Amino acid sequence: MAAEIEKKRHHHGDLREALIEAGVGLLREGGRSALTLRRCAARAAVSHSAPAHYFKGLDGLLTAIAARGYRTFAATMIAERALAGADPKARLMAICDGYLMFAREHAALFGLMFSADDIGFEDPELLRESAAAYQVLSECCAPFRHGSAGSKGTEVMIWSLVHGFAMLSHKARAGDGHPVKDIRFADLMPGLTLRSAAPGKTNTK
Amino acid sequence: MAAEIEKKRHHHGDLREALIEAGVGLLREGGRSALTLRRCAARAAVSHSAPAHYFKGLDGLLTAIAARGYRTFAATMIAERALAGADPKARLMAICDGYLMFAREHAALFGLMFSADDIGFEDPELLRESAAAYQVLSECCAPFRHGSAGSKGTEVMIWSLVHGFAMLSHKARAGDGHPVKDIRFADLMPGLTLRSAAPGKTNTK
DNA sequence: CTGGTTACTTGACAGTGTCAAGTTGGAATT
DNA sequence: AATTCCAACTTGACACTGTCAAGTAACCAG
Repeated sequence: MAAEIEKKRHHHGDLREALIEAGVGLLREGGRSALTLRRCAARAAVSHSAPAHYFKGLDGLLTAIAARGYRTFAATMIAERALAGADPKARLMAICDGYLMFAREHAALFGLMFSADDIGFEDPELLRESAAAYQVLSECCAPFRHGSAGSKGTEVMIWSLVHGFAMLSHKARAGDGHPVKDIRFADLMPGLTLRSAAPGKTNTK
Repeated sequence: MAAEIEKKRHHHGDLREALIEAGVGLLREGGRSALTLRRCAARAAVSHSAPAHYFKGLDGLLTAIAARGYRTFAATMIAERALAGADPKARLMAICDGYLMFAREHAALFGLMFSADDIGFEDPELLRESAAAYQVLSECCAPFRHGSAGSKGTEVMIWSLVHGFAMLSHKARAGDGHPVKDIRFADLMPGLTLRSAAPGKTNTK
């Protein structure tokens, strides 16, 4: 019971949360270049050096923000899946829709989450949240097998496809005449040979 | 004839080229965070403010480096394609191998080229080089159609798949237990329904 | 030889992350 | 209830960054 309120202390109440919130806001309003330790501090009305105390440097803050991002990322996919019915293909498609929706509406955050630099992927919280997001996709791939690798092949297939599509769509928004703009993701799916896995043998892991 | 030597002038010979070279080196050795206007200047033995004169600010330098990246990116794919025979599927697979090879061996540069921020995609040189790289892939997709969108559907399909796979592979290198490490790209390809397009009707565009 | 333009250099400034050394408020101890 | 103590910040400094205005030196046209 102490674990819930242990952050509410001292001068400011749950500053850690406020800093993450500030960071997410800055990211949404001004992109990655607007996300700064000092600006986060100013937005949370604390001194310029307070963020470095909670998060171990800039990388720590970015990692925490990315972890938060993965949480709402998973939530978006789950919400879309709930709207779909019971048909496995419809559920898989709904997950992908959620994936692309999140990438579109939180472009800067999405870019941070999957940026090679900056993010330290040994952080346990980030690892946990990103694994949870992956599991959502993984579960929807379990009923299918693709190629010789069983449902794991489907996972990698679908994830690569939807992730690449999200990235290219994002780039295409700036440029013009990019062919990815003429293709909808739903048009790509029917060309995949998704065979039903043996019933009762859904090897999720 | 003047266009070839017009850069060799004044104190330094072809400084623009030297700065790009320096930037590529810094990127390879220390990642994106090591790539700095002032460090490029130091490596090229010029004043700290010289790069901003050639390239219009930091974004200009990053854009020029990315453009250079797209050039060797295309060259890598072309080289792989040359090693493959005449079979369209083998050629397509070779292109993808080149794609993944480049992403693996020039990870930081690859990340810069496809980073949402930093790069101004209205630059004509970058636009030209990236379009050339896309055309290499596009040509190898021309013999196939996927779904209802003809070969254009194949392009988006293959590009999304290989790009997503490259991204996920890069992330998986740091973490552990990622399922993408157990799957080879070649195992994903057979599951795609790539039908031959009508002969003589290869609509590349 | 002279004037002018190009190709940089020099110097300054605001902003950044990081770190060492304070300071302060709340809680624990006596 | 007074004192002690420590976590939660603050303050101040430093090196480094990109950007810009102003200066200077090399080359070229005449």
